[in-house]
Amino acid sequence: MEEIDRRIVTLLAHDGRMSFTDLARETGLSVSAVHQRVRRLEKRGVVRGYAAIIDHDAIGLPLTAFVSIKPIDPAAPDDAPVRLAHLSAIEACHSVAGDESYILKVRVASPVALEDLLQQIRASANVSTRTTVVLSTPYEHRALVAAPETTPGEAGQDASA
Amino acid sequence: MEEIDRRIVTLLAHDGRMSFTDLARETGLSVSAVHQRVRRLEKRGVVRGYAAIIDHDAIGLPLTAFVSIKPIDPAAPDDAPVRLAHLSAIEACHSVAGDESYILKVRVASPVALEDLLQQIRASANVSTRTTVVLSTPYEHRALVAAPETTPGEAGQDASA
DNA sequence: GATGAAATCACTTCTAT
DNA sequence: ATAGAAGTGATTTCATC
Repeated sequence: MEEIDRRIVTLLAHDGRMSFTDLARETGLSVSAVHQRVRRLEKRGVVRGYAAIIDHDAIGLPLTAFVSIKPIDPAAPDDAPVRLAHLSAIEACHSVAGDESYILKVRVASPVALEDLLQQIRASANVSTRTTVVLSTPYEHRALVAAPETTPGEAGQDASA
Repeated sequence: MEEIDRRIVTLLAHDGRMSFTDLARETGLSVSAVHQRVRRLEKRGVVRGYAAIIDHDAIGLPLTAFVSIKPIDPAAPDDAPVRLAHLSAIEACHSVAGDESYILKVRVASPVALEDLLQQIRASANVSTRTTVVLSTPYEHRALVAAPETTPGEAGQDASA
């Protein structure tokens, strides 16, 4: 990907509702040029969608937790993500290396709701769970700066670059 | 929060660029009424912002990991989030209950970049790290349905409700 | 709070370079 | 791939209920 596209992606990651007019101003292109680039980025799947960032306390889901799961029967087919998809409290599901097979990020209304959710997770996917409760979140959803390309020697994750 | 506001929040969580015209159609309100409600939700902090959802593979950050950190000196003041804020590879920082003090979600370009990042985390915050590498992500950023209010007996995290 | 109208501005398409 | 112009449609403000 190229310089201007990376700039567009970064701008939209920070403000998903930024207008094409503003994107044009920020990139030095015309409105129709950025418009075409954004549409192409969407079509290519670089921009996968747009979302409002919600305060979960305000919508009645103040409790966040990470739930690591491990199959009870290691020989059984591993379709946990599909079996858990109906549980809307699960915000994300990552397959991970290590002792456990998946890490789920969940949001619930209360400790009791978490207890109930864990039972549903165990029953739905035939797994054991290990839960880490989030106490507070200093930051989240920080928009990442796109790496120019993997440059040898430069790791590319320091903001001081 | 009330029924129509919850509906607006849910719609914007799924599509952060939805127009006021469409929001009005979906809620049965007039355009100016939803407009006023959205502005109020933004002002109250229920809607904290808007973001494009980016394919990290496409922008050169294909490696995701969870990094749990623990202070080397438990007596030292715990300001890890501030000390780590300059590392732009860190997408989120959660304070957690359990053996470790924080869980970081990080995105990097390569294993070498992760190694480099871990060294910077340890040096910046005087912590030990435990890293869980993400192999794949079945789903992420699933928009959550707002709970009506904490209803006794109803846990409120099942989509079948 | 909600509405409808009016003005402004952005989005989108088309043509041309 | 970019730019500019033109038509359409959305955003925003305002008067009114």
